[in-house]
Formats: sequence, C-alpha cells, structure tokens
Amino acid sequence: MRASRLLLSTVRETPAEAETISHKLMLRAGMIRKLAAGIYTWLPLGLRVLRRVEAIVREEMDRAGAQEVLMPAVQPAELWQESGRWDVYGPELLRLQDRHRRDFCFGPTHEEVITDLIRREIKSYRQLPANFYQIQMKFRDEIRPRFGVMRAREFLMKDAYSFHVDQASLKETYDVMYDTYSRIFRRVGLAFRPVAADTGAIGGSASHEFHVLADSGEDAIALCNACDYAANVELATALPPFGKRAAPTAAMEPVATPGQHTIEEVSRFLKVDPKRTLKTLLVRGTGGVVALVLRGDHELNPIKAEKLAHVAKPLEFVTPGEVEAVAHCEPGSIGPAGLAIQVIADESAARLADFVCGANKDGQHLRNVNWGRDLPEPEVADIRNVIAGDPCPGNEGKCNGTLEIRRGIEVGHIFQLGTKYSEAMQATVLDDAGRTVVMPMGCYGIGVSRVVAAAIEQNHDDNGIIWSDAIAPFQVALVPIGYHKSQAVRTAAEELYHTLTGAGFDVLFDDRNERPGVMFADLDLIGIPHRLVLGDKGLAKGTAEYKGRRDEKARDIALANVTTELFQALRLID
RNA sequence: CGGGGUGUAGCUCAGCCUGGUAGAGCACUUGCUUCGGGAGCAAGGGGCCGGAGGUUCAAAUCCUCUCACCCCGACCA
Repeated sequence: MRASRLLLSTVRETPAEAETISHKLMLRAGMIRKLAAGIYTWLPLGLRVLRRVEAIVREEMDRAGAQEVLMPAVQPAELWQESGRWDVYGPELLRLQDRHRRDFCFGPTHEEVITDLIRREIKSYRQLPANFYQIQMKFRDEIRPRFGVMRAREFLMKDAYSFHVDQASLKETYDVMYDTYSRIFRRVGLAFRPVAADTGAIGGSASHEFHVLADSGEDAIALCNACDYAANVELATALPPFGKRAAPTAAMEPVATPGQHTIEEVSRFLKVDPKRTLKTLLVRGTGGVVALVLRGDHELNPIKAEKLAHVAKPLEFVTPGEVEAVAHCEPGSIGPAGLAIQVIADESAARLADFVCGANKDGQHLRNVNWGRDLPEPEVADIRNVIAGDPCPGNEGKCNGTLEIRRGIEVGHIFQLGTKYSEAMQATVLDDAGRTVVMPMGCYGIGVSRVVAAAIEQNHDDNGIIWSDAIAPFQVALVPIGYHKSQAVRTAAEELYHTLTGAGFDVLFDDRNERPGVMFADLDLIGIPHRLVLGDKGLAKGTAEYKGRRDEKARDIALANVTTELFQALRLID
C-alpha cells in the first residue's frame, strides 16, 4: 500500500482525553477516533491490526474444531426473560424498543441466542460435542467507559459456546479451549498468564481468565514466585498462618483514642503495628447483622464473604444508624468484644493474641485483647484478599513459594457454564440410552479489540507503538529518501516495492512528499516492525538500509539480498 | 448514581476574574527555499466561543437552565 493513498492520520500532540499509553498511542497513530463515550470508529490503520488479531483467533478456533456462526446483535427480550436475565442484568443491558413497542436489547453476550438455536437444531448425543463461535460487536453500557478501546461500551468480542452430553465431555473441550487460548495469545505475541478466576453468579466448576501482565491493568492477580499458581485476587486463597496462636501476656485494658477512626490513625496513635490490630465490619446477614473481623492490614474480600452461610448475598454494609444500634458507637470504634451478634473472623485475625480492637464506645479502643479469654472464640473463615508476601497455596499448600500481586488486563475468559442456560431454556438431547438430558455448556470469550490495546500497553517506547510481526498493520515500511527528487531512487524504490509485494510481504510504501524526519517519526509511531530505507548514497553502493523497530541502529544490506534478509527478519525462514 | 473539572479554529490551549472589533502554536492551502529523525520565510483559508434563556447600550466573559465529554468515588470500621 502506498502511504499517499492511506488515511494516515497521525497527530503530534496527545489528545487531552487519553490517560493510558495505549489510548494515547492509538489516537496519535490514527488507529481509532471516538464518536461518543466508549464508542469508537476504527480507522484503516487500526482496522488492519484488529483484523489480524481476528484472523489468528479464527484460525485457532477453527483448528480446535469450533464452527463459526454470526448471531444477531439485537436480541428479543423474550429470550432474556426465559433465562431470567432480563430482570437481573441491570442498566448495563442496553434495552430498546421497535416500532411495535416490543422490547429488545443490544447483545452484551449471546448465551440465550445460541442456546435457543441449539435446542432447535441439535437433538441427539451423536451431534455432540459441538462448539460454536462468532466474532462480533457487543454492547455493554458500562458505568464508566475509559482507556479507549480497553474498556469501551461497544467492543469486538470472540465468543464461543460449547454443548455436551455430559460433564466429562465439557471438561475435555474446556481443556482444548485452554490450550487454544494459550496458542492464540502466544501467536499474537503477548506476555500473558492463565489465571484461576471466580465463576461469579454463573456458577459452574471451573473458570480461567487470561491476563496480559501490565501495570495499567484493572485487575489484581496473585502470582506465585515458585510454582505456576496464579489466581485473580478475587479468588486467590490465603493459607492460614503457620503455627499456633501465642498465649496472652497481658490483661485487657481500655485505652482512649479520641478522634482516631481508621486503622492507620489508631495504630499510629497507639504506636502499634496494624498487623496487631483488628478491624470489624458490620454487614447484613441471613439472620440479622454479622460482624466480619480482619487483621488491620488486611482487606475484606467481598466475594469470599458472600459465600458464607451467615452472610446475606449480595454483600451489603449496614448503615451508620444500624452500627449505632448494634455496637452503640461510630463505625470507627467497633470491636468484636461484647457484640451480641454472629462474629466471623478471618484466619489471620483469629490467630492474633494481645491485639488492639474497637471498644464499641466512641473514642475508645481495647488493647491486649485475646480470643477465648476476653471474648468467645469466633467462627473462622478465609474472608480476606491475599497480599504480597502471603504463602502460596499451590501444590496442596506445600509449595513454600510466596505470592506477589501484579496487575493484569483480562483479554480472555473461559468457563464451564454447566446447565444454567440449557436448563432454563430446556436445551436437551437424547443420550445413547434414549434418555433426555440437559446439555452442559461451556463458554469462552476473547476481547478482540481489547487485545489490540493490551498489545500496545505491553509493547511501546518513547517513539510509539512496537507491533509484533503477527499483528502489525504492515510488516515492512519502505522509505525512499528523495523519491520526488531523484529518478534513481524513484526507479529503485518502485522496483523494490514490486519485488517485495510479489514476494508476499505486506509493505507500506512511503511515497509521500515528506521530509525524512516526518516519515521516520510516523513509521515509528504507527509501529511498523521492519523498515527499509533507500537513498542515493546507498544505491550507489548497491545497498538498502534495514532497521528493526526495536533495533538501536540501522545496517546496510545488499539490494540483491533484501528479500532473503526480510524473510529472515520475519523468521519466515531460518 | 454522588463529587470535581472542562467545553473557544481540525488538534493542544490562551482570552473569562475586571463585559467593549475572537487569539497563539500545530495542522490545512499557495509560492520560494530546504531535504537522513516531526524545516524556514511569505501570503492565505477556516470560529452559531457546546445549546437555550436572562441581565446589559453591549456577553466568549456575568446569572439560570440544559447537553456533552473528562477525572475521582461508591470499604472511616
């Protein structure tokens, strides 16, 4: 492609709206333009990248035996009412009405549509297992779209749904998808980690997220430094502390802490390590208010807490008024001692001795408090987020490694759905014994447009984007110096352009009447991985100049060897 | 949804406090020069100052409403 014919809308100045690197660079490189909050147009350059990611996804899904379909973006409310999600989904679901005032939604996902299709089309276990995928625009009306296409409302997604006669078959396909996803992200050229994830409201037995590791990621992930344990912090388990609780050494005593509310304030005021304090959170329970007790330096994990029998779902904190009624104090002075309600303590909190906690009296805390002596032994559970330095729970708890917390961008998610949708929508087949069985399902998503942003987030420098060969909008940039001045350069460049194109390279031929500096800056910004420069000086010697996007310096190569050298650079031959 | 901020040329922004002929840089057009890392000079084109209403002799500027966009928050314990 000739650069003079391409809408190369690069901009030098950073648009004010962009915050993350990928967002800035995608705008500056002329890949995307915003139309409304979380809604973007893909310009030719950006679309080329998107299409390359799509192509890899498509190839690998096909290789894994999945079949491509294309389902409607707009879906009738009836299906969502049948699955029960019309009322559950909330404002994230973009609802519309047609001219007959019938309800529809713009699909944020397609479980209902595919389940409806398959219950009509598949009748026998002989047709199973079957896996269907599509690559299509989704719409989710996010509370706060941000970071460009990273968290957009309209976004391109590959979603796949598998159907099975039994759980074993589902597990088999799930494993295939796990491997397929790993292949896809490896081919795209991303540093990623599969991470055990919460199955959320959907239930089911297994779920993995695929995260691109990047500091700007919105998710926190716990990784082990010794084994391959990796879990979303929402799910990561904390091993109970080693050893036994120490014996009390001092008598409990009240201590005045006027105006000290937060753990930070109280521990600084009393000159005590936050690790030796307790915080007490009052939440709604299934039978009245429940107290959740954590060590001062730990955070509540709402997902873990919600799963406890005593705790109401969804997790909800009580109002300050209720705090007053139950604990007779402000929220900043609650403590488990003397509370006449269910107390659930995190494992680390239950292990403390001689700790500090609220006295249930404004401006007062207690010190040298001890479970069993000063208050009853609590019910114990894992209800906290893991933190860096926690022992790894991997290898049945025998890993001996330590967890670290990293940020990740979720680019893929696979899970075993089970029969939630097939049951609600009566998607059944006859098995080999002629019995009607509800089909277990799996579902597998990849945020295709998000992958593009994640790739930039992970691969860029001060000059711009650095694409991997696999998803670059063009493989090679051909830059003639003095194209509009020198007949020799023009002739040689045209010739080389034809040679390279003929050899199958995807070439961006910069035939614009621009100064070299402008061309170099543009090509670096848009991240073309390989660059060839032709000039009078080199031509006289019979050489062109080659520079990889990550290379410090360019080097001369003989014109006759350009094709071979490029094949090598792209690792198409050894 | 709550709080804060911003809307002025295609982009980044000044002007607003203290009302009086709408600006700069970049981008764009033309010419000349320049030509290996975002050139120089000259001449140009381009604005319902987000929208509506109000105050005033006079509003980008003051007031009210409204819309859009951006940021933060939704865990004091």
